[in-house]
Amino acid sequence: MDRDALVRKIIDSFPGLPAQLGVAARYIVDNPDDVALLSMREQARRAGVQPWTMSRLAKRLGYDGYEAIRALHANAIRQGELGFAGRAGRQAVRQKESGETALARDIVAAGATQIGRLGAPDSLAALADAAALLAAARRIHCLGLRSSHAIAAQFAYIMSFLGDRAVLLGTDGFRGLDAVRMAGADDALLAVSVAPYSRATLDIAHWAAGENVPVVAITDSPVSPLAAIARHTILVSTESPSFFHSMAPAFVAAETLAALVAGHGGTETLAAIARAEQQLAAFGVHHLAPAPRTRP
Amino acid sequence: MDRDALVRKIIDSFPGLPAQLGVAARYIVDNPDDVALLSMREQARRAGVQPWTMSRLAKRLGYDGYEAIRALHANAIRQGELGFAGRAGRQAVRQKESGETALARDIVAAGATQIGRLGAPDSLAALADAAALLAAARRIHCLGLRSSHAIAAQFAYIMSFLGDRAVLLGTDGFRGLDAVRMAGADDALLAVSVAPYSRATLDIAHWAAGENVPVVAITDSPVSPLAAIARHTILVSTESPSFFHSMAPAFVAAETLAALVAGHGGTETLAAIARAEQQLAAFGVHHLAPAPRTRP
DNA sequence: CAGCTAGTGCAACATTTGTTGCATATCCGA
DNA sequence: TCGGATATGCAACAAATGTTGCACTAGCTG
Repeated sequence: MDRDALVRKIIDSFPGLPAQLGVAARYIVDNPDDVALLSMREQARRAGVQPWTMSRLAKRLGYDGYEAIRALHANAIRQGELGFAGRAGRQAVRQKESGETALARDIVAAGATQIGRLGAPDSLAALADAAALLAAARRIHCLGLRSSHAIAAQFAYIMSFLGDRAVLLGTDGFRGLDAVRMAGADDALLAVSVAPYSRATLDIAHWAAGENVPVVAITDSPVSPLAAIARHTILVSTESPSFFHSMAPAFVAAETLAALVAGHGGTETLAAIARAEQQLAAFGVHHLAPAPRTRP
Repeated sequence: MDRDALVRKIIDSFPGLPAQLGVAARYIVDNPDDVALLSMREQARRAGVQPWTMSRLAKRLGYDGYEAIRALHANAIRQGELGFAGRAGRQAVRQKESGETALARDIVAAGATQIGRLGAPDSLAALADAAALLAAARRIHCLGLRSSHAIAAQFAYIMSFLGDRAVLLGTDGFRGLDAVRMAGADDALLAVSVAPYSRATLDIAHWAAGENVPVVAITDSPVSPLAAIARHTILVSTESPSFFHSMAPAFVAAETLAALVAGHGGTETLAAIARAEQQLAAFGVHHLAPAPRTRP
């Protein structure tokens, strides 16, 4: 019996599983390391479930107890089936694979490498500086067109949990990019663009700089036209084995930037997030996970 | 505190260590995954030593107790530092850095790791299968709301270079998500959603599946409600040290998927791309790089 | 509505875990 | 050889672990 069999068993029986057991099952599938490394009670705590639920799940799946499930995971770890290192190693051994999966692997590997490059001290410093600037701004105008639009949009989306300070430009067909007209020196502009640079992005960034609106750039070269304008520049690679350039590093930069800006907010940030989530719940936008019952 | 530090400490003090403690110390160095996976008493048994010896060794090495040593090893396992690939990717000297850049580095590192996980054989196969399905579809409806929207949008944007087969849902306030009504069995739906799942996304995916529209899902768990519906599921991790979950792995998945779908097109795909770029140039959307002068 | 079954919460269980105070054994230098 | 320090064995500890019997509840069926 190996872990794969367990996972398959869980997936099969999942639809018919009662709520609590489902939560537990999901935790096991999603956090394989934890199963082997943490005590069962601790896992139950993290999964938001009672300890007995874990025991009962094990029995229901046909094991003697939770210990059996843990043993499975421990073996998997020893054999390097879990985690990154093991998989990387096995890939080296893997023989012929179709050209398609080979391409996929190259793309993914390239992405991981380039994103890792964002971890260089220079990049980190740039991120920190940029975050400080954005955190101090009254309003953050987010600008990205075409391939960069998703980046700017994600940044604005994350920031929307912290209040309404971030504005995404270029979303509707009416005002277009005009909203940036309201920007002043106590605002900021986050501009995202990589080669070939959208003319409109550059024009707006130029204008903003002329109005003393501080500009933070996410771009692909220190000599990019955006970098020349920006107060702080975050460099991302767009190289890719695919026919299209990759925006993944820029995406990570945006996510990181948002997290750092949030960090500047302190406790009131957390309050804002809590409020936002409460409101979303009230709107009923989310699929409801089974809530634990309390005894009356 | 790092496992390496522990090992170095043990090696240093080893010559001066009394017999029993020496046996214990040696066991720790030689059987790293046992330390994390077995109970201390069990380790003592295997090492041929009394349980207290382990405790005492921990204290002697300057730790609070054996639990501290175990925690070190658990971390090492999670980060894939143990085993063959061992110490490859780890940067040697990490000088003191501010809490802010430290957070940034953690976020970036986590992103790189999780994206690397997409390179696992399973994931690659899922990507390839999904790409084949999408490539065969007449029309690809792209659905992602809230944090997943940028993902779906980027996929649709890339695909727009290959023609007009991809349609992004939920972009305008008028038709909203309705455009999917036109989908049929020879189309496909690319649905992106991670916990907490947007109700609307699930509803639409459900409906589509009912209409025999094949569904490809990018989601965060094999037991996510989307996975239950989808023909092919691409799993991405959303874990992040930041307050917000990370969509970066999903983003990479989308980019990769688009590249693979493009690959199915063959030469006419290249022609389509060339045409698209020509048109964009005619529209003048791009900033013109200074062209190399030709000698008069 | 009653009656039933399956799911879940709760309290208590026997075990096992990691640790420590004390007693004894061993080693080393004088 | 002795004296003192150090290492080790032992017993007992509180704390935590995984499990189970019982009671209550929700949801279903007739």
